[in-house]
Amino acid sequence: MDNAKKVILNIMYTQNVIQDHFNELIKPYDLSGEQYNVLRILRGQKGNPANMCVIQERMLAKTSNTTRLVDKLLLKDFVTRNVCPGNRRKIEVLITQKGLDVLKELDPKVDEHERVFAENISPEELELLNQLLEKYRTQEN
Amino acid sequence: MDNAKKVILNIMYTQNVIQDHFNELIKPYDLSGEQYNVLRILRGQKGNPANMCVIQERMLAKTSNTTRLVDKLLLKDFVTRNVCPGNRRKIEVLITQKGLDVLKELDPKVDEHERVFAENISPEELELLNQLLEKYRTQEN
DNA sequence: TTTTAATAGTTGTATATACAAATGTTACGT
DNA sequence: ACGTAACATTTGTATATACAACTATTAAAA
Repeated sequence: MDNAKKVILNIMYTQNVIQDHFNELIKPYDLSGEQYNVLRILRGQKGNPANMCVIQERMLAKTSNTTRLVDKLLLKDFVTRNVCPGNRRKIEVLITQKGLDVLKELDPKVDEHERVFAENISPEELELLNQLLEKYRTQEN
Repeated sequence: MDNAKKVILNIMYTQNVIQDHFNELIKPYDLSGEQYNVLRILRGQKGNPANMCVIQERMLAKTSNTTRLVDKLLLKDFVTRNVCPGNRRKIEVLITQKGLDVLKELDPKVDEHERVFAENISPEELELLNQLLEKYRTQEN
């Protein structure tokens, strides 16, 4: 098989392996991968609330349905949701202490998850892999 | 950010870019990505039918629900589905001429899709990228 | 031969993704 | 002020993924 085809399968498959590994990690915490991402975005706000559209644009997948993700997080008391007083079209979403606690508990496990794969190759190779991926996916025109 | 974190985001994001590009490609053909994959597996059978479990194990994602994917393909007359006479637990799925025709029409577009990204880097880099990805995802122990 | 276990698929439920339509709110043009 | 456009979010529908429960058939054990 030519390398052009191979690299696509390789990227797809590698992403799959990483994601499966990550899903195993968070399974005990009653969180899906996307829910975890939203919590990370909210923690990154450092106390400031985030609007739905801010969450949406920060998510990896240009996902629809921040609404439904936040619904699930609300049910678990990981976030609060309020209408923005200044502009009643907007919604303010804030991570709760409970949400922060779950993230804190997960932090070392996520670090480990990232290390496990990276340790298969040298730091130089890691750097190179990053450069190649960026170059590969960036359309010249 | 350290490269261990970065490479994971990089792989996730690159997979996303590739997949979006591919989805654009097949959108006019009333096929989802997974449905396309199943058709490719069936064409690869070269006239022999495939059981559900064979299709399932060949799919990239260790997906559930070959049943529902095949349901959709049946509705479009891209496949036939029959109980296996030798073992009535099994189902034989075959690609139809209509299914083969759609794949044939898509073939050059898929080739182009693969080329577009590969052309961003040199053949040597492509080879290296493949090697690095394989090494990266393969657990030593 | 009857029970039990293994195999092959299907169905149900929850979550996620993609897209379009609908709702409510604010801003703008006249 | 009124109608229209833009904006922010929600809701609906179809597809896909993950997992568990269920059905049917065949194979193996007692």
